[in-house]
Amino acid sequence: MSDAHKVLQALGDATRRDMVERLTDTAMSVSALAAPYDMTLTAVGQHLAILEAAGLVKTEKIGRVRSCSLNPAGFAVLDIWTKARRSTWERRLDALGDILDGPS
Amino acid sequence: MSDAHKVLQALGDATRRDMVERLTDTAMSVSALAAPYDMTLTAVGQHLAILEAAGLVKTEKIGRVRSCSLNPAGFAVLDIWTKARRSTWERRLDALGDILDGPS
DNA sequence: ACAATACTCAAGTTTTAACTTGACTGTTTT
DNA sequence: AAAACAGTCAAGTTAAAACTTGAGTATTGT
Repeated sequence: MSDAHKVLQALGDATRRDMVERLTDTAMSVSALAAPYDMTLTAVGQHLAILEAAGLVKTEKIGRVRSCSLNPAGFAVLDIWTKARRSTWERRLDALGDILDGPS
Repeated sequence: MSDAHKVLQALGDATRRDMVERLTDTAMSVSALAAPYDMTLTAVGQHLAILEAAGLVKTEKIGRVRSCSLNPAGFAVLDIWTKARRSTWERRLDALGDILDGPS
């Protein structure tokens, strides 16, 4: 399974997408990450493992708490995949658009 | 379910990702699209419906054959989502990168 | 020292999504 | 007109993910 496929598979689940969106704003512990969801901490841990394996999230355990934050590497992979998946025609349009608009 | 979520859900499946990759190169009929997979035409049709609902593929039926091609709109949605999901710091780096590299 | 916190693990259950079956519609070919 | 082709539909089955349970470990607070 390629990196891009791992990333897309990971983001295929609604809970994991929500976790990623919440981590966009701020890093947090596993418990804090789990708080909004009606599921066990174990389940959240499993989602987290998938996100980590995909390179979307990185975690570090200090003492008894594991801090979770976004890992930009995963998003870079996704970006590259998306760009490659466009038709030749569309890529030409994009290049034109970038020139007209300038970098965002 | 938002557009970005539909797109990511759709691309969460390996068969659908492969279909998208094959449609990158050329448009084709449902049968041609189905050929490499060890599954029924019905199953392929179901995958196709999901890709179409996500805005990743567009299809047109002429006579008895349905032609399938990539729909760049879905990829644009994915691109926007990806960009938004990066940390503030990373987004600054991206902007700088774009300026240095110029449009791809 | 004891209790509470913050996870972690293996194994089993449940739910979702993928896939099949069998019958059917409309279109093109012979 | 009949047969083959290209796809579609509803309903059921199967396989894959998500999720839970009931434990256990290491760390921090009282």
